[in-house]
Amino acid sequence: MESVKLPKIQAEKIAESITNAIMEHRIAPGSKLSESRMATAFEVSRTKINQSLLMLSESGLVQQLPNRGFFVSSPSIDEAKQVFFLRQLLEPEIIKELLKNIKLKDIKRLHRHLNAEKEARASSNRRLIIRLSGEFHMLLAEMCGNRYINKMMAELCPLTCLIIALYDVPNTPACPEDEHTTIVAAIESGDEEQAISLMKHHLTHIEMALNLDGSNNNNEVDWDKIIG
Amino acid sequence: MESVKLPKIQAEKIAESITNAIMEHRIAPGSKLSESRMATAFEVSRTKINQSLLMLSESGLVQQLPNRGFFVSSPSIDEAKQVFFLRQLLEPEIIKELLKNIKLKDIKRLHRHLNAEKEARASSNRRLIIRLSGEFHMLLAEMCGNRYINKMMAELCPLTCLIIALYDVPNTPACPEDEHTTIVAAIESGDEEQAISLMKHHLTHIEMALNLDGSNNNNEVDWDKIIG
DNA sequence: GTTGGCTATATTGCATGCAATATATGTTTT
DNA sequence: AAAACATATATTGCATGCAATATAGCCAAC
Repeated sequence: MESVKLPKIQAEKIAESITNAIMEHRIAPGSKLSESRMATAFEVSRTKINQSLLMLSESGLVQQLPNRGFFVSSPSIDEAKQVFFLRQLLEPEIIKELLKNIKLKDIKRLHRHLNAEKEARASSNRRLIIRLSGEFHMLLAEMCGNRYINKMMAELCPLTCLIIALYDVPNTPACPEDEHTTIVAAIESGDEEQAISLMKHHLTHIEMALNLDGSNNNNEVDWDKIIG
Repeated sequence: MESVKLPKIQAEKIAESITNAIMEHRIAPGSKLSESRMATAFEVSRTKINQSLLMLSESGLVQQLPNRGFFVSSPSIDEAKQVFFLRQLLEPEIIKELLKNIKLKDIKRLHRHLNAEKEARASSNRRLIIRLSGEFHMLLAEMCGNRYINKMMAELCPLTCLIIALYDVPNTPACPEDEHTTIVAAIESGDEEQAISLMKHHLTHIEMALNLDGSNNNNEVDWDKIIG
């Protein structure tokens, strides 16, 4: 079962708050994360910030360059595709596992989340919409009962937000309107096949709405391919 | 493609060396990892050790308890099953992806690894055998081209070594003799179906050789289940 | 002999300060 | 004007020291 609820370490809270900011596109991919500035902003010592950033770099959301500091990751097109590949693999399994012993309180939690998404859309809070959209998938992973899948998704979803920030086609409607609702409905009725099918399509829709064909993206040169 | 080869940070090297020790069963699950002792052992400051342990705790191999320090994880039976579940899911995909564009140098690398395993078996170096057995799977993951799958497997394999340390039935032969060789042969001949089938059976063999039925294991009481 | 409480020890949590490195600014040179 | 260099500034890397907390050892009480 779950492990005992430990008092969450301060560094974790800071890391979480940075993750939120990244998911909400309030920090752009590639941004430098200066320890001293963050230390004054969060009103803690640099040590604590360093620890938070170290955690985030281990989770892949942030990258550490020796003697240069921490930067928000900016996944390449290849990496973006790899993220979606893995999500297509994991998320159907999450649904299968979840359906094996879903509890009423899980359903309630899903509905609460859908409501939050609805409100965010109603108030056109685009930042919140993006984050909540990601967190929906993290919520499913959390409920599926496999802590390693959960952990993986807790890394892949923020990364997906970064990918959207990088490769979103500007004038696209913010996330396919209400696919989450239909997925929850399928889960609620216990229709595994339907839920999985909807999920797969949902993921495909997200990916297809992006510009991952390598053209027209204002990215830096990928030096890896040249010097590698 | 691969990212630029960064000068590996010292903390990473220390973390790697701890990981190796854990994989070789030279540090038992649950062991306390004292910062000060490790600092003197590695001849670095406590800060550096703290960073290494923080990385390891983020990867799940080590657990941090507030005000008590770091401990080597000891996965529960449930968690052990979750690890194998995820590996059964990922590793067939790794083979599929790997076969899509495997290079000659990859095959060579696999053979070098098989030789190393052979030597370790010849010299009855049980510790090395266990670590190399895990690293075989990490090698496949590394070559499959998906860095997120690679990262996941780089966490799951050391965890599996911990699980073996915890739930191994004492007088069992050390790892099903040469299943790695047959898997490589299947990969080499491009027989995807065969390679996947062998891999699945291999994983099943490993799991079945363990005592994961909840009986006869000299574990502590799982208080989580009681107070949770 | 086990439990409870007290003191002494060891360990973690955390901030700070200094050296090493990288970035930015401004000046010279071609 | 652009490039190259030199200086000044800012930032990271790292060790250390002190306060807060937990662990261990000890003695008394039951």
